[in-house]
Formats: sequence, structure tokens, C-alpha cells
Amino acid sequence: MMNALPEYRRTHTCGELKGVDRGRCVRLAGWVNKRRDLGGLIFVDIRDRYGLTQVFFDPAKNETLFKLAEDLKQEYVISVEGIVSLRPEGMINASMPTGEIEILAEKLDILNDACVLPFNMGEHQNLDENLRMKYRYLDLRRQPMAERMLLRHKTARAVREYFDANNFLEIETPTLMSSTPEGARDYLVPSRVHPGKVYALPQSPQLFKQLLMVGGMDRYFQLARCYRDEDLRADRQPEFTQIDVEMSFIERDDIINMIEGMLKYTFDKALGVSLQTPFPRMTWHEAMDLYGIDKPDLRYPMIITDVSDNVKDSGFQVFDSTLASGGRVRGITVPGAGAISRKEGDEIITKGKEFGLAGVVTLAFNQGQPKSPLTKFLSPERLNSLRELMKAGDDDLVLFAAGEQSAISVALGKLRLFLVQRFQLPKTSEFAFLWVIDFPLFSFNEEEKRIEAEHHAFTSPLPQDQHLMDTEPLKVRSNAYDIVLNGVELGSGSIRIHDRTMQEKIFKVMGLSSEQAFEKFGFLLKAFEYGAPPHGGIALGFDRLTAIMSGQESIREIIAFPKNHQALCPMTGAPVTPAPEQLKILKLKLDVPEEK
RNA sequence: GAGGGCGUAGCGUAGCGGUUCAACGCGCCGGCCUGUCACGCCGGAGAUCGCGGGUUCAAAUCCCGUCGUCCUCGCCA
Repeated sequence: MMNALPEYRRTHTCGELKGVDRGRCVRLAGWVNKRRDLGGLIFVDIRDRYGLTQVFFDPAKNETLFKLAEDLKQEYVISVEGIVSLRPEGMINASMPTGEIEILAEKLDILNDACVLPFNMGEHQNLDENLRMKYRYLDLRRQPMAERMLLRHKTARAVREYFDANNFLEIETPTLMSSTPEGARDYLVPSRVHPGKVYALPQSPQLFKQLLMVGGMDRYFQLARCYRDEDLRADRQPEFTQIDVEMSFIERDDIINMIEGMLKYTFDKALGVSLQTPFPRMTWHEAMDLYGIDKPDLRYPMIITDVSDNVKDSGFQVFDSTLASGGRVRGITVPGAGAISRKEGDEIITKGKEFGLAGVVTLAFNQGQPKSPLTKFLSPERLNSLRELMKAGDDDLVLFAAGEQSAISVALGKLRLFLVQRFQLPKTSEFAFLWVIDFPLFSFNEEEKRIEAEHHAFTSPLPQDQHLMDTEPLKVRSNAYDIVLNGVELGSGSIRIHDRTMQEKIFKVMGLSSEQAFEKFGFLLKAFEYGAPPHGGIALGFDRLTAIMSGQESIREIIAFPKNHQALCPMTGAPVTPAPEQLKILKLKLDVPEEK
């Protein structure tokens, strides 16, 4: 029966044979991970994406076969036929899933050879990322990458299962669309049929998903490809994937509950991790006040505390003058850092200055003994109540800053994140989710001296703040929500405006005439004239999510073929200069300055 | 657009107080080895130290410029 199969048809993968399979005649196919030639014996680890299996070549059994095995080199593609047998006593490799057994080779076919590799395939070295990207097909064969691709697949599958079970439709929206010159820069695609005209690649399916709601598709989701021609970061790629969701006839908590359910299901299915729901919620004001940032990393419990009332009239001049001029004094406690050196203290002060603090006042506790410039100014009783307020333990370090409230909060927030890294502070959880709600609807663009939408122009204001729209628009809070995971903005959404009058009002505050607004978003506004249901939604960064799930800092690690930091593809060389014939067909001319 | 890190054999790194400093590990090639599993042992090939200029008797090392790459800020509704 085995001979009826072409030599590359396998009976098993390289990750599944166990002791119970002993005696079976099997055929494996894969890549040579390693050949260990002991002279009289040869062991070959054969690898596929499922795992590794050891193959044993014994010259006493078959000398020709043994000679053939001597030629095997790394990454040759081979198929091996043989008998599954238990390894001899004491030779079991417990660190290997297939470590109980080995294949006694009876037949070996070299299906393809391989050149000497451009890098080492083992996991024991850091590799230059551009080199990995240039040979991504080799990189993908390495186990960490194979595992991440599997996790990404499982996550996508779980997301689809969940939404399907909840009556959502997965609908694809166009990736060739009209450009809306707002926000991030578009990638443009010239049209041959319409010379001089371009399509834009979507930055997100935002407008289309709202149109789907008008179209009655009341529960929509999509794993949507999005494109932004902006500068890159470790968590930003020019093309990326988001879990895009929109629902009709719902309010904010419906979306929040649905997404919590989705994440809970997905973490369980893809990672085997049980998440606790509901996730904590915090208003934007609370987040800024307690953490100095709109995406707090709740894996670390430290919060910013206002101590103005506890330090007033202390005689400590910086504090007194700041408080007299309407500023605040705020602090943060660093657990276990009470015994830091002078040098480390200076490092913190330098960092504080970098973040915009005029100075940082330290209060260090060493076995309960306070050490601080403040000890001269505060009585032991006041110092003690300050310590209680700051929840400082016997070996903790408290840092104070004085100045304008929001400025020092933001700076202390940055300092908090720096300290977490610098002192490797212990995490209280692996995955800390958080909803941040009640964002400001508008923000003031200092450069252009105009009011703009904080989220986007279709975000609805909170009903209770609508009366402020004409008088104090910057105080209006929005029905928008962000989901934060480990200090990373994972997703952002809102309840949309479906009321024309309100929409016009928003445009007016933003300084857009109805003509201008119609020019930009005409097709959406038109659609809203034909019966738009109340609706809202959210979009989550799928790459960011899977990166965090797999413990990676960079989303490139969870994308099969990513671009590098310069938005280049080291493998294909994209982007490339178009050929003159292509430009001719498109009736385009390049106007690029000559290279120096 | 700005700041910072890095650039030494195919890969990962050391050397960076100026004069045996071009080294180590992996990989590669040759030889030996019957229970290895990051196999072991012996030997070998392989690098104008990113590129250009400068300082010096002497530069991988110091200085200037430039290119590449990574990280961050700006930017990213």
C-alpha cells in the first residue's frame, strides 16, 4: 500500500507520532532540521510546521540507505519511510513532543536540495530583522514564526466563530475607493480607464460600514485590510488588519458587552486563557488624572495622587509657590525602589525633566526610615499622613512634582511607564484590559487654530452634554470608547450620529460649511436622508491584538510578509519605480527630484 | 521633519583608553567517531571592520560627512 503513494505523500506529520504508534510503518516528509552524524550512526531531525521527529539510520540494517543519509544537509526536503520504534532505555527526549520514538529508516528520498543558508535557523541567536524579511520563507519555517502564524489563524477563526454565532454578517468593503483627504495620508492607485484619476486605498472601512447599517445589515464585521501612508513604528505598518464591527439599534454598552464577549471567547479558543469580564471602565478624565495618559497600562497598579492639601504651607518653597499660583503637587509611589542609589535618583530626575517636569522631589523609605528634602519642612505627623496617602511601604520610593495639574499628570504618567521598565516592576496580570469612555468630542488644533473632532466627525456627543455644543464645545463629551490592552490602544469606537441636525451642528463647530461637508462626505450624508438607523461600532487592531497575545512588541512578528520601518519590503523590493510603459498607459509623468 | 542606538567573515557578537586587534561561537569544507538530540574531537577556508574624507608615524578604534537599519517624537480622524 505504501508503495502506491508517490514518495512525497506522507502518512503523518512530524509532530504527531508517539509511543503508542510503535511498530507502525509510516512515511514523513519535511525539511532536514539537523543531521547528527556519529560516524557509525546517523540521526536526522525531520521538520514540518507540526514539529520534529528523529529519524535513525543504521548501517547494519541498510548500508546504501546509510550512505545516502550521509549526503543530507540542512533544509533539504526529504521523505522518509520507516518503522516507528521506541527509543532505547534512557534515550527518551522529554523536551520533545515526539521524544519517545524515532523512525527506523527503510527508505529515503531527497525531494530537493538546498543552498547554504543565509542565516542560522536555530532559535538561539538574534537575527537582523531585514535579513529575516528578505528570506521570510525561511524565517517562517522556524518554529516561533510557525507558532505565531498558527495563533493568528486561530484568533481569526475564533473571531469569525463568535460573530457568526451572534448573527453578524461578514461583508467585504471596497479597497479601491474615493479619497477623503482628511487625517492620515492615502495610498493612491491610478486608473488606466480614467486617465488622471485615482482610487484611494481605505484607511478604514468607516464610511462603508455605516452605509451597511443604512442598508439594513444590522450586525456587520470584517477582518479588514487598511492602508495608511504614514511613518511607521513597531506597532504600525502601512497595511494592517482590523476587526471592524458595526451594529444598529444598540447603545454603547451593547457594543462593549459584545466586544468583551468576543475577546473572552477568542482568548479562550486561541490561547486557552480565561479572561475576567466585564473589563474595568474609566472615564477619560479619570485616566488622565490617575495615569496621565488616555491608555493606562493597568498591569501595574501605581497611580498618580494629588497631595496638594497635605503639603500646603510647608515652607518648602517650590511647593508653596506652585500652590499659591494655582498649581498642584502630585506624586507617584514606586514599589520597592526606596533603596535606589544617588545615581539612579539623578536618572529619574533627568527623565522627569525630559518629560517636562521642572524637578522631581523624592521621598525614599529604607526599612521604614524616610529620606527626603521634605523631612526638614514637614513634621513627622504630616510626613506620616503623606506616606499613608501615597500608600508607601517600608522600602518604597515616592516621587513628587509640582506645576500645572494636567502638565504634571502627563509627565508623571510618562515617568510611571519609564519606571516600570527601568526597575522591572512586577506585573499584577498578564493581560490588563480597560475601557476608556467619555472622551472629549472635540480638541483644539493649536497649529491650525481650529476645533476638530477627537475621534471622527460622525461620533455622537453624550446626550447630557449636548446643551454645551454652542457655548463650550470643548467641554462636550462624546459617546466614544477605547479599549486598551496593556497600555496599548487596541481599538476605538463610538455611537454614531444618525440625526441630520446634529450632524450639521458638528460640522458647524468644526468650521465646515454644509457645502464643504457635502463635498467630503456627500454620499454618506445623502444616505442618511433615507432612513439611517441608530448605530455604532468599533474597530480593533488585529495585528496588535495577536502581537500582544503572543508576547511580541512588534506587529511585524505576527505578519507573514511585513514591511520594514521604511515601509519597504526587503524581499520583493517594493515599492518600485514604475516602468516607462506603465506610466505611458496610465498617462502619468513622474516629477521626482534627481538623486544626489 | 527631528533625536537616539546599531553597522566588524554567510549568521550572531568581542575588540572601540591609538601601534601583534582582526578574535570568539554558529554555519561552511575536509578528517575521525555506533545512541546523538544546540552531539563530540582534530584540521581548514572565509572580513579591503557600511561607504567617503580628515587628524596621525600609525585608525575597525578619534573627527566630519554620507548611506543603510532599528527605536522614539512629530505625524497616524
